[in-house]
Amino acid sequence: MAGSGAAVQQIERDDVPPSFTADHIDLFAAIDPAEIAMMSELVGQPYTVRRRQIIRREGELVDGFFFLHRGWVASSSLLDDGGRQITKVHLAGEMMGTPSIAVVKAADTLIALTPAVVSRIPLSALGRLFRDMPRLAGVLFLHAQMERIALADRMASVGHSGAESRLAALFLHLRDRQRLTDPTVGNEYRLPLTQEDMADMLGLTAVHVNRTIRALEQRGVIARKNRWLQLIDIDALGNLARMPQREPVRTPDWLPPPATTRPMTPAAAA
Amino acid sequence: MAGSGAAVQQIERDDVPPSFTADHIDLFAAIDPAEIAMMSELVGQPYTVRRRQIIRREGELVDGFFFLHRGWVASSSLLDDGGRQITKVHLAGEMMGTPSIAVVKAADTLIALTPAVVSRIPLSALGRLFRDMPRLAGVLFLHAQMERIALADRMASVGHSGAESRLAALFLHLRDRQRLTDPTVGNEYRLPLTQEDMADMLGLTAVHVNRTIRALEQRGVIARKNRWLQLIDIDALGNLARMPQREPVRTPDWLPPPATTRPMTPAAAA
DNA sequence: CGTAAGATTGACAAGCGTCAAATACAGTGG
DNA sequence: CCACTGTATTTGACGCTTGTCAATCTTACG
Repeated sequence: MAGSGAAVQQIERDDVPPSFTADHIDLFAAIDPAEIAMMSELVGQPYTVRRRQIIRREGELVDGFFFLHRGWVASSSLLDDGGRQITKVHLAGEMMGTPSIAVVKAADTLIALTPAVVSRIPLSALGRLFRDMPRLAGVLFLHAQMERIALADRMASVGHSGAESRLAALFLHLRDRQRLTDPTVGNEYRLPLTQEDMADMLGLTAVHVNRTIRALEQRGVIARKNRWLQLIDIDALGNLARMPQREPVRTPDWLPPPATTRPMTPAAAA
Repeated sequence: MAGSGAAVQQIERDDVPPSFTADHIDLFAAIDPAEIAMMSELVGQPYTVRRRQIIRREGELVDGFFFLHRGWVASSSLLDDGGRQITKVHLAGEMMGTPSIAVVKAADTLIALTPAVVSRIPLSALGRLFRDMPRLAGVLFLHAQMERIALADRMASVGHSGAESRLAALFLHLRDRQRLTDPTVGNEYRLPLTQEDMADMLGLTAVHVNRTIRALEQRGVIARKNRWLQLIDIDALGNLARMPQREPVRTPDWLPPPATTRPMTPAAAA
C-alpha cells in the first residue's frame, strides 16, 4: 500500500491527510463540524499519485469529482491545435473537477504537478448534501460563483494585458492562494510549475514566458533558485498585475441555518 | 413612460413577459411546474430599461441578482487601464449577476445592449430555494458549473487563437444560444453588439475587429446588413472556431426528487 | 436637418510566436 | 559515485498578428 516502508519515519505531521477540510469554502461561512463529519464520510479513500500522473482524463465519463489532500494539480483541456489550456491549478484542500459534473464527458484533465494525495467523491454524495445540508449546499454554490468571478478576472488579464502583467498576476495570486490555508507562506514559495505550464495558463508560449521571467528577474522584481520563487518588489508586481480585490461575503443572512443545529434565537442575527 | 401609446398595438405575443422561465436551466432536468411557480413568486416586478442603461453597476453592494425577460444585456467589468472586459452577454430567459452574490461589492456591471425587461431577485429567494427545493438548487448548481466550463472554453479561445477564430466562435455561439430558447433562429440573426462590444468580449480592439469582420465578409463567410448578421459558410466558421461541444447532463440520478412530487416508482429510472 | 455614435481605412510600431539550436538539470541504472 | 538520458531552460533571428493614432465616412436619432 502507499506510505508503507521506511519513508514514513521522518514524516511527522501533514502525512496522514485529514479526510476532509473546508478551508477553501470556510471563508463564506464557518462550516459546521457535523457538516465536515458528514462530508468526510462521503469522501473516498485517499490515494497517492506521481508527478505528471493523470487523475482523470478529459472525455472520460464523469462519475464524481475529487478532493485534493496534498500537492498541486492542474486542470487543463486540450485544444484542437495541439495546445493546452490550463484552467486552474488546485492547491491542497480544494475540490477539483467540479465543473465537469454538469456534462456527460469530463471537460478537463486533472494532472498532478507534484506528487499528490487525492480522494474521489462520488456524485451520490452531492445528492445527500443538497437534500440534508442545504446550508453547505449554499456554500458550495457560493464557491462556484466565486470561481466564476476568478475566471472572469483571469480572462480579463489574458485578454487585455501583456505578458509581464499576466505573470505578475499569477505569482501574486499563487502566493495569496497558498496563504489562505497556510499563513506561513510568505513572499518566497516553492513553485512547481514548468515554464510551459505557465505558458499554458496564461495563453503564451514557453519561450516568451522565459524571456519575460528573465526580464523581471534582471530588473530585480523577482528571483528564482531551484524551484523556488521569491517576490522581491511587491509594489512593482502589484502595479503590473492590477488584479481587482474581491471581498467574499461572510455568512450571508439568506443561507439556511446549519441542518444539525437548531436555531436558538431566531432573530439574533437581525 | 416606455411602452405606452400606439406602439403597443402591434405587439401581440412576447409582450408581457412571463414572470419566470426555466429554459436556460431546463436542459439539466425538467423543472417542476410547482418549482417554476415558486420562483415566479419570488421574482420581482419586471421593469423596462433603455439601451445602454445600467442595471447594476460594478462596486455596488449586492442585494440580489436579476432575471432577464427580454432583450440582451452585457455583464462587464472595468480594467485599470480604462478598458472593459465583457464577461458574458445574457439573452432573454437567463439569470444575470449571479456570480456577484459571492462577494460584497458587485464584480460586474450589467448594461442593456438593447431595450430590455428585467426583474430583480432578492437573495432571500435563494434561501428558500435551497431550503425547500433541493432539486432546483442542484440544478442551479449544475448551471453554475456549466458556466465555469463555458468561461474556460472562452478563455482558451481568447488565449490561444487569433482574431478570426474568436469572432467565428462568438458568432456561432450566439446563434446556438438563441436557438436554445427560440428554435426559429437560423443562420441569420439580429446582432445588437457594437464592434467595440465584440472587441471587449474577445480581448481585441474595435479597429481590429472591424478589419477581421471585413475580411470574413469579403471572403464570403459571413454577410451583414443593418444590424443583422448572416452566417453563410458554416463549415468555414466551424473550422475557424473549433469550439468543443459540451453535452450537458440530463436529470443526473443524484439529484434529489422534486420537493413537490412524491417519487412514484423509486427505481423506474434505473 | 443636425449631431453624436459607430464603422472604416491607412500608416506605423510593438509584442509575441515560430523555428532551431545550445545549455542546464534531474532522475536512473550501472 | 558517475555516466547517461530525457526534460526543462535559455538564447538568437525573423516575421506575423495585433495595437495605436488619427482621419474620414456612415448611420441612427432627436
